[in-house]
Amino acid sequence: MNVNVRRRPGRPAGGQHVVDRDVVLDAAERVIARDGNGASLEAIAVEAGVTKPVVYARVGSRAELSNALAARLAERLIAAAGAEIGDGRRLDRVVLSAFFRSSLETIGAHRELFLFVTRGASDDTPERTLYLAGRSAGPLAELLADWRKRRGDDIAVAVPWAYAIVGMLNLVSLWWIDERDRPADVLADQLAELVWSGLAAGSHR
Amino acid sequence: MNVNVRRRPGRPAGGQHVVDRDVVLDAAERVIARDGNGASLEAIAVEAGVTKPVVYARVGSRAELSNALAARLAERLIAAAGAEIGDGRRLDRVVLSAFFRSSLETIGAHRELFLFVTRGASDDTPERTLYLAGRSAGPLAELLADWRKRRGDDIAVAVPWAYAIVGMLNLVSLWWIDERDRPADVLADQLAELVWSGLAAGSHR
DNA sequence: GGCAGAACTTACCTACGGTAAGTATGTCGC
DNA sequence: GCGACATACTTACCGTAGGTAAGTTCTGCC
Repeated sequence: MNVNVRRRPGRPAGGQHVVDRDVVLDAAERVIARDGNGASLEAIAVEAGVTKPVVYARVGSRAELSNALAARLAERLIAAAGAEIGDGRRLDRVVLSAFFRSSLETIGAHRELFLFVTRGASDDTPERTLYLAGRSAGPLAELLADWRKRRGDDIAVAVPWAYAIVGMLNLVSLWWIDERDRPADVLADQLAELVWSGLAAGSHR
Repeated sequence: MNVNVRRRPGRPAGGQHVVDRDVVLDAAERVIARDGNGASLEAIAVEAGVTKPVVYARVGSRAELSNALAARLAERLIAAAGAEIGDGRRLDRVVLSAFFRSSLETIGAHRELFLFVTRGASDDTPERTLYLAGRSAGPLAELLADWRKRRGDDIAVAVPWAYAIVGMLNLVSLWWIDERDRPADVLADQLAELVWSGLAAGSHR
């Protein structure tokens, strides 16, 4: 993907975009996986075979890049979670534990990307920092609300609980990434033990 | 605290440090409270009445500054929590809820500092990011372990649960700071509802 | 008195995010 | 066919901020 012969200035022959947005984002992921959190836009541009202004044209500022990658990572998390949870009709402790395990493993597999997305941009507003969290917490809140509604429980807690669970997973993942002293499924089960009875408590109180 | 007459170069008369570490950290807190997350070391130095290299001599790099401030914030969180929990002998849902509320309020009161500490340094290693978390999670894990030991429960879960709770509080605080649509004590009680039964479940299973 | 070292400031380097200006290619109207 | 305009790049630059080297003044000691 790296081009040795430098492109000359001016519009390239063919009149097409030499790279599209997804190619830039792919390159960004590779550079982040290699260079870690402080990956520069310059390096990302080079990896994509273009120069910085093109990165700006396709993706935007560093914060917007972080958002775009956050959306991608959230998609993968949701996809992995969906494979475990299904439609959410059957939700028990085993399913919950599997959900935690899949999240831990997905984050572990995208370690540097996770760090970039959660602690990447330095001029962070709370809003931006909540971007990834919200992307994950939103669907989770919806799922929780549906599930509790079917059981006749109060659904006002769905949103705060979703953020609580996402935040829990955020920090525990980070800690687990740092010192992987226990297998993911054991840790996932410990987390499930902590929150499961709380989740399920409403109906048989 | 701001000096109008600029100091000349050279060692100041008296032979003492013109500011000590705590003064610099106090200044840093004021600047962060004012300028937010992107507070510059230059601005902090000016606020402390010195120049950049002095800041480096007292506290070190930006990451080390963030660590030092994280330790301070963690101290306040622990102090506030200690006022609610006491020695931890009596730990029930009400106490847990009060602990959550005090943490939310402490973080809310140090909004910008919290943001700086959690999302401040851009070249974040996981270790550094875990610094604040660990400072809070450590004592909490100890408390949990003691409490469960007295009840004859398994204590292997203490550390992961501590990180889980801290992570939960981290993100929920951030979200709550961003849109304060509900009072702290209501939110705290919702969190307590989520985890209390899990915490207490071991002994009567 | 003079010399080592301590405690400052000034002045600088480097890296990076972001942008303006310049250049080559397509496209459309006449 | 050919100029005018839009497009899709590159080069070159700016400002800022973290971090450091070098210079300046004071203290303490022999």
